[in-house]
Amino acid sequence: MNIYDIAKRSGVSIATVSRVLNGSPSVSEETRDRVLAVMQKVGYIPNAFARGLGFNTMRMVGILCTDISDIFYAKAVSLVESKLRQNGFDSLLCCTGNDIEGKKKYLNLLLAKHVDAMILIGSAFRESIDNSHIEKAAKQIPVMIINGLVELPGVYCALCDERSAVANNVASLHRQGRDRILYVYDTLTYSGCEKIEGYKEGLKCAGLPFRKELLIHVKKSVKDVHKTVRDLLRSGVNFSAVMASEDLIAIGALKALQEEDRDMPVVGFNNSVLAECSSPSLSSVDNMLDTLCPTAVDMLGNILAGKNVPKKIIISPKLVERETFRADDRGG
Amino acid sequence: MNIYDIAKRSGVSIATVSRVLNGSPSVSEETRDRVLAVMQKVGYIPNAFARGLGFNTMRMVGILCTDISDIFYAKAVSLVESKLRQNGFDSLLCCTGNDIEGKKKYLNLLLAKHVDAMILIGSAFRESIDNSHIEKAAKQIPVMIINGLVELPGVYCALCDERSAVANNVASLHRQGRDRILYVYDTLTYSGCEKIEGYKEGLKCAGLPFRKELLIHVKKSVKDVHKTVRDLLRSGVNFSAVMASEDLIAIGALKALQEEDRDMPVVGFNNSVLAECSSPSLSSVDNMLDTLCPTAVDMLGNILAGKNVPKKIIISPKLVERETFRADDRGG
DNA sequence: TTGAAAGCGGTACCAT
DNA sequence: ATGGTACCGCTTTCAA
Repeated sequence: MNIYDIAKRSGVSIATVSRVLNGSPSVSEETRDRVLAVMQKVGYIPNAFARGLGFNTMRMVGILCTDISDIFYAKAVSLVESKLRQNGFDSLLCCTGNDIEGKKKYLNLLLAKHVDAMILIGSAFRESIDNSHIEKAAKQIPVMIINGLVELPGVYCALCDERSAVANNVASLHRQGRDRILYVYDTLTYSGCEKIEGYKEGLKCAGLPFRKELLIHVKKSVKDVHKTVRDLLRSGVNFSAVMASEDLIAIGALKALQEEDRDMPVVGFNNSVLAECSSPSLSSVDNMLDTLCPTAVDMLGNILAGKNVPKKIIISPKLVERETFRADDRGG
Repeated sequence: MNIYDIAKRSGVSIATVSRVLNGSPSVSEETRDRVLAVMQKVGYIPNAFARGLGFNTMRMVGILCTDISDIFYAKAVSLVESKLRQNGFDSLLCCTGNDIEGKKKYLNLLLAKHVDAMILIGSAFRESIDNSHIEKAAKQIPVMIINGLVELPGVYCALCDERSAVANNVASLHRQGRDRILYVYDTLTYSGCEKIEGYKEGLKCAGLPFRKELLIHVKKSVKDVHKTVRDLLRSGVNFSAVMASEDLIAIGALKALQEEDRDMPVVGFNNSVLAECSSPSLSSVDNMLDTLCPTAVDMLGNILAGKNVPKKIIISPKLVERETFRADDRGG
């Protein structure tokens, strides 16, 4: 059932059917009703590929993330998908994995599929050496990065000032007399580095020395972190607070503290369900995906509409206080 | 840059270019190389919409889930997407929400987009009264349901025998002298009902009475469950073990038990990260998404390839034992 | 092995 | 307001 059939059955030309299809005002009400009735009756569905060919768009946006089974990316994708849908775009999901070859492959794949734009979720998409694949993509369609920063033409970024968040937490801990703060992290993505910088910055502002034995790298696994931190405690490394780059990591550390019967503030990051599920419940920095994602999609809409849009927007995170830590901020 | 340009530049007809594009064997090696060289040189990318029109497929399948920010669906989508990709299919993601209107809308949307098939994740897609929208979709393209059951022509199901899992747990608990087992659930989807049936079945087999005050409905929220179970404990309702339809719910219950200083077995469901993050770590039933999802996608591949495929496959779940409960099964 | 030309199902311009 | 028709970029059949 195609436009020719509809035309025949309604006694009009395909041009008119097309007009009805696209809500053109220059069709008499009578004709429109007649055509619509026929469409309705035969259950006509316009061919999306043909329309794609004609319009040169199928109103699809590619969403890339390294791993959607990660609770943080899942939330971001959820928010992005829903907002895209509101704006009339479908979401083509690509889980790229972490290696650069995978990322390149999917970027090209999406370009070949002729998506209208791409949204990269997470700072894992910024490679340390070579971002030419992103540059290449951005030459053809707008590229939006959520929670990551790549400064190239055609690339737009929506991110959260994670560095200050960490620095602020260090300050708060210091004010509470916690001078030896363990920082546990997993990756050195842009975001990962920013947080570490924030940690160092915070120490500096507080007049505390940076001790490299308090900066710990781990694999993102509850068990591994648990073991690492326990070993640290047992080996006598001295610290009086823990900050983590991720809720999952904070929880691993928390378990070690519990096992060794130690009590001290613990702060996680991302404010995921995990924070709420933890016992004691975990205080965690919220990086505001709830506002970041919709904002990013709206920006994208504006870009596609040819409007002028800032290349980078930054919003402030906020600490969600639960049982493991309360800041003492005086009206902060 | 289109097929005509390539044809012109390589001194052949568009038909030959098309053959090269599709790897037809009836092109001389020399011609093929020449054409490929030109394509390479100009960075030619064939237009996906035009190919879609010609082939009548863009090798896309629609993935529907009610909410991808839910950790369980996120994992399923992750597995499905990756396997689809392996089979050369793109994933069009649709998060439908829970109301039936949303689901209908997205089903139609996907049909209009001419996807090759649809994968519905979760039993929330089986409506109690009217599944005509699924029936309609299945008339046009294969519909695969993961962890749900809808028996209609063209609908295929891959699911896990959750009922027995719950029944087995009841049996184990009974053998450990736990006769008053609280069952806490959130939804009455197909899966939700199956679990409750398993609970009742387990009680019956163990010769235990069903007590309606031990079957508790809650909202899926740690806080709510915490409060509900605490109130239960305080009001003197007597039980000596807890089973939940979801890890999150089990964790809420666990928190209540901790608060009231009660110790008893707790069993969750879905074996998510939450189980590992919980303190104490939560024993949980794994519904085997890791095998269910790839299997389902392979089935779909076979269906699309015209092969004969069972309409329903069922696999057995398995209990993952952690701190909150250990089964005593003698070689079960 | 290769090319010409007729689709695929729409869009959009130009007449009327 | 409506119709005729070229065109979007590719696939595929039929001849050569």
